[in-house]
Amino acid sequence: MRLSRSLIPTLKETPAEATIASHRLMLRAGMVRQEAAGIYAWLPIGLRVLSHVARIVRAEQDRAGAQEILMPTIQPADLWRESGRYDDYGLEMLRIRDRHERDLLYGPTNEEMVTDLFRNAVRSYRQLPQSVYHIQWKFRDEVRPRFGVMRGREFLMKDAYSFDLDYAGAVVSYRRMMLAYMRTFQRLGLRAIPMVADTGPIGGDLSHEFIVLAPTGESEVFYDAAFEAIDWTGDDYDLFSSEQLEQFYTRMTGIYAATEDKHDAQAWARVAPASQRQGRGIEVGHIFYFGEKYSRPMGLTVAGPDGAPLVPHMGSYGIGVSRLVGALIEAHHDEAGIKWPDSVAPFRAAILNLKQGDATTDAIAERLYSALAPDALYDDREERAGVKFADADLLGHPWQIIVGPRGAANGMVEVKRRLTGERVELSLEDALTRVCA
RNA sequence: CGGGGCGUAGCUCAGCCUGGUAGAGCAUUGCGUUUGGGACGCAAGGGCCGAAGGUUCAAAUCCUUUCGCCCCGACCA
Repeated sequence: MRLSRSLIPTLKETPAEATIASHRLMLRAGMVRQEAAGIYAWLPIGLRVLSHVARIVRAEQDRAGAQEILMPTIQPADLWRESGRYDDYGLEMLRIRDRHERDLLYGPTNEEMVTDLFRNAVRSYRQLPQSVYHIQWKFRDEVRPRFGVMRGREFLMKDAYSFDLDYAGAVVSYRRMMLAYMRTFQRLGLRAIPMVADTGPIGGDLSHEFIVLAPTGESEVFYDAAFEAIDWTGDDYDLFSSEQLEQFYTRMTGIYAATEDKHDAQAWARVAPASQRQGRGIEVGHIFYFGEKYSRPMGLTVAGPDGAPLVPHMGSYGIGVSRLVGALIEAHHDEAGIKWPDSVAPFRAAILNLKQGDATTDAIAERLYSALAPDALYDDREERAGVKFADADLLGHPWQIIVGPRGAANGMVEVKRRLTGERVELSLEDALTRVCA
């Protein structure tokens, strides 16, 4: 993309409404614009990041055997009357009436609809287990939206649903999804820690929140440093071996981690002092096992081996995709701007032509751009060097290739790593090799 | 939903108390000088002062109503 003709409205000053780092930086970097309380338009830079996050989420869901579908944002109220949630959900649900006076709603989640899909399409126990997911916009009419996309009313969520024949099967699905989540967050460049969450009326211990560590997070967390040492993306655990999933789960839940309200001083005391870590975190995912809560009232059954109907056990698994964009910034920024992890950066590199209109720098910048496009943002504006440096740091591309008149005369450019601030002068070819490595 | 605050130029804000021709900085456009970390000078464009009623000779300013947004708290991917 050429910056001179892009919708990337960076701001030098912070808009008054933004108080936390990610909100401030998303507005300053021109990633989003607010349209109403908790409702945002995503501009090119923001959308690229959102897509990259979704891509990783999708890849790990696919790898865990979940099937991608796409359910609508608008749902018929009757479905929710079947589960009883049409009345229970309260004012957070946005209710709509169409021209025929039919009651509709903008979906805050999809348990009812996915249960409906399965009851209409799945007949036999031999078709289970299965799980599906979609990445779709949700609407929850929050009393107080805030913190930009971290708590919007409209947000992009990945929600997955598992269908198993019995509790034992559901447990395996649950653990598989937990492993998929650990891999997802690690690939995104985040340190996420699962913490036991309230299960509500279902009971049991099968509900976890995933807390991403970020200095500006909302809740205080305590955890064992052992979490930091584990590489979940490796092949240590087979997603399709229930034994290995059990090992994974045992290991994971054997390490101490708790949010402030569930903090257990006695258990904490047993963690070696050198391994005690305290920080702040943001909830970016939540997984539940809820058994027959929807399948039974909505009449989802499959024929069992003996012909008798079986009621599948379900689970649901959410990741706040748009919230993750905010969480990523909370975890990766400095005074100058965002420091994107390579895996989600809007562009791999920015090309800074410090003297636009100069034949030599123009030629070099164009060559770099054609070699790196479409994964590079070419700052071809007629701006002073300082403006380009500041915007590049703000937008947070992992790499900056600085083309200035001094080096250009000798065929040299400067490569800056945003993460470390390290800069080296290199030939064109070496610069490309370095950035593409 | 309780408590607090704010709506004036694209952004940050002053002006309001004490009514009298709508302002500054940044941004934008043009010209000139500059040119490796958010330059300087000159000039220009840009506003139904959130909206509607009212008081007044006169309202951004006072009164009433209303809409929107933000912050703190209780609740949530």
